[in-house]
Amino acid sequence: MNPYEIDVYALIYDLVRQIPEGYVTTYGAIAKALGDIRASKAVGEVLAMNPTPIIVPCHRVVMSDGSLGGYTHPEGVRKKAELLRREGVEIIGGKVNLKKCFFNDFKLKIRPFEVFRDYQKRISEKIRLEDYDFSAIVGVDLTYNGRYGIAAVVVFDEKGNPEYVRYYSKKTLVPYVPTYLAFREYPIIEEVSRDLRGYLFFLDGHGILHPRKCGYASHVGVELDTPSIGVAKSLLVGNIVIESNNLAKVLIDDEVRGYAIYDKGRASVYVSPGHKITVGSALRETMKVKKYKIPEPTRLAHYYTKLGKEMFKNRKLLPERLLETPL
DNA sequence: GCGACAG
DNA sequence: ATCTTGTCGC
Repeated sequence: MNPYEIDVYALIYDLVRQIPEGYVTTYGAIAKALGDIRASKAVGEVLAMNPTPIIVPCHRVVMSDGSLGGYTHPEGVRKKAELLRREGVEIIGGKVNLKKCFFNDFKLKIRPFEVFRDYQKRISEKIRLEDYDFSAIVGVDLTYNGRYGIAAVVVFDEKGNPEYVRYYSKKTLVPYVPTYLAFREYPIIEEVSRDLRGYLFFLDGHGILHPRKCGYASHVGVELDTPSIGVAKSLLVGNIVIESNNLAKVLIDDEVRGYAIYDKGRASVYVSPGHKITVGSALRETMKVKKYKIPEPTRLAHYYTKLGKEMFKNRKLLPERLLETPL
């Protein structure tokens, strides 16, 4: 089972089509069917993008307490209530009675988040936390336009100067769900990053500072077999242990998984090794390229991501077509 | 009431 | 991440 071929958006729309007229389900019930209750917010986001309302009856998905939740329609949630009433679902005090009309008999062949967790376990077993040589540095970042991800990959030369930027866009199959970021973003950067094996990758997210020791930066590092570092703006898991004015260790089970760098008494970024680098070297390499709050590789990539998005909108950047510009 | 999660 | 108004500082 190739995890990168699983279309979670399509699975969600398929599940919603199974809800019969006169019944409702909840965002959480769909998330559980997909294999992780934590995906419930993402279910709501995916339904808000429903390309075929009524055909995919997303008005039949409500909150776990029976309240209606939202509805992306000019008339808003009033339309959701009208559709449900027309189908015979009673709404009293703004709530449906889930005891009477709760549908949970979903049929599905795969639970994507179970597949993803199994895959993360396999990836985490391949992580090497020793220092390997690298030729130069690469910074990666993504932005989104609907379901299309737009990646900017900034490649530096041996002296540390930005040399060129690559742009690439592709439709994403997976919504953002905490702890599964790599399944959303890796397929978009895979093709433009393959030939950069041997570079040190800076990625926007955590490395081993992850509940299953398999964050985005580790995932990318292992898949591309290249050194990688995760630099995140906020913490996903871990306990902070202050070391000095501007540094703290981040521990999981008494193990140092990364560092928090502080600027003026405030955490600026969290650094953790992805693959083929030690936790100490990840910190040192990050400090070397940190001029502002965000280290230069990902800071520049983030800047170019905005240009990439404009080009995407203007049809100068087409889906699954590589664009490269010298800097 | 508590806890609350990268992008 | 995105959206969107408002404010601060160069």
